[in-house]
Amino acid sequence: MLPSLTDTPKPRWARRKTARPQELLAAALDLFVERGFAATRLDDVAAQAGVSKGTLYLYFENKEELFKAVVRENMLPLLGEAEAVIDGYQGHSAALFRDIMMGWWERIGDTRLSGITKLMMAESGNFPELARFYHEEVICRADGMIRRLLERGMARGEFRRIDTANATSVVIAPVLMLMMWKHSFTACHPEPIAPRPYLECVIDLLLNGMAAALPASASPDSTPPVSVLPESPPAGVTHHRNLPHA
Amino acid sequence: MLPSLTDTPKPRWARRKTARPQELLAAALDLFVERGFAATRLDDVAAQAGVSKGTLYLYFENKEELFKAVVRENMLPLLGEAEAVIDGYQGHSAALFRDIMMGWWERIGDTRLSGITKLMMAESGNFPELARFYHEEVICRADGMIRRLLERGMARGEFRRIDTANATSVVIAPVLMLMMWKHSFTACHPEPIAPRPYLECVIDLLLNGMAAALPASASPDSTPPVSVLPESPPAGVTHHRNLPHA
DNA sequence: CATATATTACTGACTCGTCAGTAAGTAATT
DNA sequence: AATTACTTACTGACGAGTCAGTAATATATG
Repeated sequence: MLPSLTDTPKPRWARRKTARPQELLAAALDLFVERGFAATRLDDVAAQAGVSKGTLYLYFENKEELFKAVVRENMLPLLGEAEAVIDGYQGHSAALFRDIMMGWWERIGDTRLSGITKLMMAESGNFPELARFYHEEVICRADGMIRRLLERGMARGEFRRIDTANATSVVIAPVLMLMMWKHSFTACHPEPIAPRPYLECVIDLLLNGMAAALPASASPDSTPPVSVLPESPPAGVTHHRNLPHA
Repeated sequence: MLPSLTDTPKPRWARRKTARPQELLAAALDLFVERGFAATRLDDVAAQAGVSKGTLYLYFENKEELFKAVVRENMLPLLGEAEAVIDGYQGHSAALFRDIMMGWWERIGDTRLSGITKLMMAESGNFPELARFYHEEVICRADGMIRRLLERGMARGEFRRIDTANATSVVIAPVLMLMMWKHSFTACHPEPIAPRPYLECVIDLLLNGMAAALPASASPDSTPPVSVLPESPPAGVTHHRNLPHA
């Protein structure tokens, strides 16, 4: 039986003034991550949010402002949380280092957000204003975080004295690469990199590289390098300890 | 005095059938590196090569074939050379490792070619056919090279036994990142990473991480990690030893 | 409660610029 | 004069941004 034409006439659309921005931002995040900034069509963003393109322009000035809003909504809060963790941490810097690296992966790398990072690395050159924004709001803050973390380790005698500028880059690189890989050749690549073993490998290497001289009693014989992490969890099992829950 | 209209009538253009392809490829490399694949206009490529767009289509089927030709012309020969070096090497694997890393930087990272790598990481998702081509022709070969290098080191007892799949990624990541950085936020970033110190840092860290157990006599005290590279050059001075000259 | 009127969230067809690819025509070379 | 390398002017598709109009809702009034 056909539905009556009178009951619940099913309006063609509904007013949802408060919900729209969130819905549009969610759709935009999806599509920006999937296709990049330039290749994402605002028609598609609007369609995925269940509205027409005109509506999108009621809530966002233009494509770039939409993108900035996506970053502000999704990325910046996470940076704030991570900063709070670093600045309020009590334990050994090596443990903090591990927590930050793994937290980074769990909160960003392993989510759609990694696509934003990849997108910016890929397209910043063609969109200088976005590059400026992202550099200021995200990159500088993330860089500063890692740098403070390294300085903390050195100040407490837990890391050996190293050039923090270079070391910051060396620390950030493997995590960035992991995010890039995830969004570039995964389709082609037969056996994509397993993130956790990869990160364990990186953390172990870097902590060994940065470790302060051990007390004379420790490691008296010349065995192959092994982790000097205090209480390092067994390989393959990672505990996420200290990032606050969102 | 105005030039006579009769002498050397200066033809508006000349036929240069043999030279055109090279000139177009050079222009294409420039612009692809500067703007990426999608954002490069073939009008501009043709203009930079001193011809009109129609001419470009006399020598290349379409935009993607032009790009493939750029890769074939510039990238593949270098891979062949590097493979020859690895397969014919005589000395210690740590020295070979250093040579390959530094050679990679000098031959690709420090040239316009790094832009091709960056471009592919950035846009492979939107151009599956290019991704397939590049993966097959470049990525697989480069991966295989590094893997063979690690296996060589292990077989000769110069590296400790490690999982080559993961280690290959860990080795490649810092070099890739360096190339990405060079082409992403250099405009914004106040103090761009200095490639050589960065690479020295990476090489030192990785070789220490991979080094086989030292003979009992070596390094009896527990000093902070230092390079175990045989004959490692003094920091800041790098010798490029074994890649054949192009 | 029912109806009229005002408000506004939303639509969709439009413009205008861009760019890969084409084809008819022109000028350099043989 | 014949050949062909090259140019110019074109097509067609696409997408960001615009705007006149429309339909859903809120509010006023009987």
